[in-house]
Parts: sequence; structure tokens; C-alpha cells
Amino acid sequence: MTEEERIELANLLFPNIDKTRDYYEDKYPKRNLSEEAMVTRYGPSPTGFVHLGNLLSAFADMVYAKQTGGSFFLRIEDTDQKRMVDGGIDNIVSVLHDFDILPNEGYSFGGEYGPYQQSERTEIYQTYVKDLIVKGLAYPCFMTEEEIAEIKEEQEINKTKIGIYGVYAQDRDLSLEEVKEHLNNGDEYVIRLKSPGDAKKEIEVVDCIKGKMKFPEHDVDTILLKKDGTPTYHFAHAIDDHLMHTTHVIRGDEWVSSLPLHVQLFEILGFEPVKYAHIAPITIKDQETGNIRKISKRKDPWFGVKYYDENGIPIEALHLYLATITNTNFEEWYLSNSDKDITDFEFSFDKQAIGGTSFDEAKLINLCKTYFSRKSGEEVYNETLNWAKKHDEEYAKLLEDNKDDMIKFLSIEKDGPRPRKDISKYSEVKEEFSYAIDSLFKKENYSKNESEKEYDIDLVLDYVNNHLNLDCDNEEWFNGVREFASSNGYAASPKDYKKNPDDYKGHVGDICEAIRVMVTGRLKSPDLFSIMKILGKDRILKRIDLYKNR
RNA sequence: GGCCUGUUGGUGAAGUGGCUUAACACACUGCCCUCUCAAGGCAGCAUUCACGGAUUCGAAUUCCGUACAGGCUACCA
Repeated sequence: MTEEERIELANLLFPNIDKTRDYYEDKYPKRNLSEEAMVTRYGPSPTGFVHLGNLLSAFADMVYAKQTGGSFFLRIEDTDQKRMVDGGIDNIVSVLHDFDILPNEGYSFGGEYGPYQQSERTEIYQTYVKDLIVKGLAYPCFMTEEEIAEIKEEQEINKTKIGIYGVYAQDRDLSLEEVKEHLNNGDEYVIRLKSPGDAKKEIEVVDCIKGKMKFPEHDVDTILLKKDGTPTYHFAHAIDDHLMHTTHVIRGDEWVSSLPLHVQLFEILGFEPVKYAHIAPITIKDQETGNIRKISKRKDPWFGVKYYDENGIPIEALHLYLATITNTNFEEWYLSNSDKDITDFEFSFDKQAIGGTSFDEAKLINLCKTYFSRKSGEEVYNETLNWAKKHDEEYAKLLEDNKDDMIKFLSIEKDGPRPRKDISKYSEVKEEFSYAIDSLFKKENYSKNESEKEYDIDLVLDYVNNHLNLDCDNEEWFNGVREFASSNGYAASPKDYKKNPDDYKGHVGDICEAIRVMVTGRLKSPDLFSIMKILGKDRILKRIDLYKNR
């Protein structure tokens, strides 16, 4: 075809496209950002389901853009109507809000480079395709699905590469007359890339995470525009990330094999290449088979994003976990910098795991504990209240009614270099602090206790009534307990008791245990004296009474 | 079948040719501290980096083969 013929063809195929490439190039000028600023994007397709892997890549997008003073935008990749799920887009947006992984630009977030929804950019894609046709780099292909299936079968038998390329690209060099004939017959067509690649040649692609990779050149006439006129992922990626001036494409590594195509597309279109960072998928060792597999919605509850909210895992703690996956040196840094948080850490691609990262629930839980231990009692109170409002209204009400006490309880052993590390989820607070709220403290609290022992009520009563002084410090208090112990035939220290067990009825610890059980209903608790101090003598006596009548 | 990528303890992993008798963290076990628990301290937990060969004075680190695993090979993303 001559150039005139190609122009005629382009106008025949896209009569309604009246804008030019230059129009869009001018409309979306380069961003006014510094050299090192990274522009990243999260491009979900609206299937309605967001999983941990999606969150991980969005998290990386956010973190890299933020720390370089760049931009992180949300682009809805809805070129395939079959994948659309009602409410899917809204769900994506609300999950990003819930998890505090917020783009500063994009669909529903505003910005100068929209529309940020691919289904609204059809005209843009077609403008660029029209231009490619004029340049002889793309062509309409009228092959039917049956024809293509046959070719595929043949290729499978011959064990050659599958796809439309070389001799298989039948419509590559159709004359203008032949195209017109097809068009007159009303034949359906797609637009294919006229790939200039040579599979015998090798190209090298550098990935920010995986490093250098070598591939044969891409030589398949990949579909650019489907028969309904919408673009395939590959073409939309090239156009959008160019026009939106993405600098770093961070995405799942299922895309690495498309790299030769994408590089070629950028070249053909005359775009400045983008950098790629392919993230390894989150995997899991299957309990049954022992094999590594991708995490699955059905088998792995924490894969779905609802799990975290329902179980009361703090969003910030999840961020911590995502950060440890994102950069392998994050965890060590975080543990040794107790006064800092995620935004102080400098993420880098070369500290990113290359192989698959396996989900480690124990580690997540531990990170949660560390997270809680670094929060003040008041912060834990407020966050737990917010969570309870959503999941346990009754408890939320009680938390509000007992605010002052609750904060005091949650603050026990919080100061000092080694704060308590006992809760990992909001959902655990109710049980872990079951003794904190009077109206929740019932006789049943005693039967839940794993101790079968019968404690000496009179002894405890005597102690509380006649010896307990709540107006002192911990050390003074404990010395008092020691004195009380020895004057009642108990050893003042467990060591003494161990030496001569026959000389004593027991030791201080036994007395403390009796008090603890009567006051808290548990064998284990944070510092007993702190708890008693908050409760006060009256409430302590009431609990002993409750114990007596249990 | 073809093309890519990966494989270090129970787990996440550090490691880029000698500083590694393999860091750190989680989990687990034991001891210590201690009124219980949590925390903390100490110790134990891979003589070896999937396997086989090559290069080198020297390899977890480079190269080649094998095995296994994952991804792609759609008018899905």
C-alpha cells in the first residue's frame, strides 16, 4: 500500500476520529516534577475483588511516589466489559480508603491527566491507532476465530510458537481493494500490530527489581484494538502510561513475559520508555501438597481484604507487614527504630524480593503486637472503640461509658523501654481486659478460668481489709504483700519456699495468685497492683464477694 | 511444546568471589529474671546454600546441564 492508500484506509476505518496525536501530546504535557520524582499507578480491573497482592502493589506505588515527591494515581482498567462486576469500581475505591492506601490523583481523586477510566478513552486509543495505520505499523485483520483456532492447532502439532506472525499473519499485506471488499461484506475485524520484530534477535530489558533479562524480539502481530474498537491491555498500557507520564510501572510479575511487546510498542509509538518494576506474587506453601502456590481466595482467608477488618487487625500494622514484604530490610530497621514509622523509611527497588514472597501469618501477628506496644493506652482505646463501633456496638457503648478506666487499664506497663506486648488485634481487647468493665464482669468470669484451685477467701479478705495500701508505689506495695505472707505462714519469696517447702503453706506468689483470680478472674494479667489501684478498694471487695457467691 | 523467572533452616530472609565456622527477624525448645502473664537476657535450632559438573588459589555468590516450582503463550487483565 502506498502512503495515500494507507491514509484512505485510516479514514475508512476511523471516520470519526478527527483529532491527531499532537492534539493529545499537547493536552497532556510533561509533569512539572523533579528528576527523581516517581509517577506510579495502580491499575485494577473492576472485577470487584481486591486481594492482598493488589494491596501490596498499590502500597508500593504509594510509597515510592510519596518518598520521591512524585504522584500516585488510580486508573480503572475496564476495557473488558465481560469482567465488569456491578459496584466493582466503587469497591476498589472504598478498599483504598479503608486501607489508607490513597492515590493523590486518578479516578475519583481528580487530576490533570484524565479521564482515568479506560472505557472513556476510546477516542484517544483510536487516534493513535489511526496514526499507526497511516504509518503502516498496524493493519485491520479479518481472520475469523475459527481460522485462528486452526492455526493454533497446527502450531501446537508442529511445536512452533503460537500466535499470528510471519506466514500466519494472512491479512498483513492486504491491498486497499481487498480491505474494502471485506468492509463492504460487513466482515468483522481487529486491528493488529504489524510487528517489526525479529525473533532471532535478542533484546535486553532491565527491570528495577529483577535486573537484566534477555528475550527474543517480539514478532507477533498482537491485537491492538478488539473488534468492538476497545484496546487490549498492552496497547492501553502504552498509550496511557505515556500520556499520563508514568515513570515507573510497578505491577505483578505475570507481566514480565509481555515485556518485549511493551518495549516494542513504546518504540514504535515513539514514546520515551518507562521503567518497569515487577513484583513477585504472594505465595503460600500448600498444607496438603507441600507445593508453593499462589494464594487463593477460597483457601486462604487473609488473602481477601475483608479479613483484616473483621478480625481487628490495625491498618497501620498491615502497612508494616506490606512494608516488610516490599523491602526485605524494613523489618530490621523498624525494630531498631522504635520512635519512627513507615514514612521515615527509605524504600528501594534493590531491597525488593525477587522470588515469590510467602505469606507469614505469625509475622503479621507479631508486627501487630509490636504496633500495639508502641501505641499509648489512649490511642489503643480510641482505635479499639472505632473498631468496636463497627463490629460490636454493645461493647463500643461500654467502652464509651468506661473511658477513663479503660484508658488506665490499657496504659498499664506501657511506659518504659519494654512496653507490654500482649494484644495483636482489636478483637482481643474485650477478652484480654475482661476484668476492666464492671458490668461485663460476672460470675462466669471465674469459671472460664483454667485454675481448679480453691482459694482462701478469708485470707484475701483479711489482706484487702487490713493491709492493702493503694496509696504507694509498686515496690512498697509488694513489700507489704511479703510481710503479710510471712506473718501468715507463707514464704516471703518463692526462692525461700523452694528451699524448704515443708516450712511454709506456700509463698507470696500464691497469695498474689489468689488475689489476682478473685479480682480479675484470670490467672494471667498485667501488673496486679496497677489493676487494683484503678479499681479501688470498694470494687475489689465487691469482686471478692462475687467470687464467694460464684 | 515454546519463552521467561525463581530455588539459602520450621517460616520470612541477609548475602553481588575471600571479612560467612551463613546476618537479622518470626516460630519453637531450654535456662535466667520474676507475684502471674507479656516483655527482657542467655543458649539451642542450616558444618551448609535444590542436584551434578565447570571456571578459580578460593564459589551460596560466575558459567553450563538436570530436577522442581511459578508465570506467560486470549479479541482477560
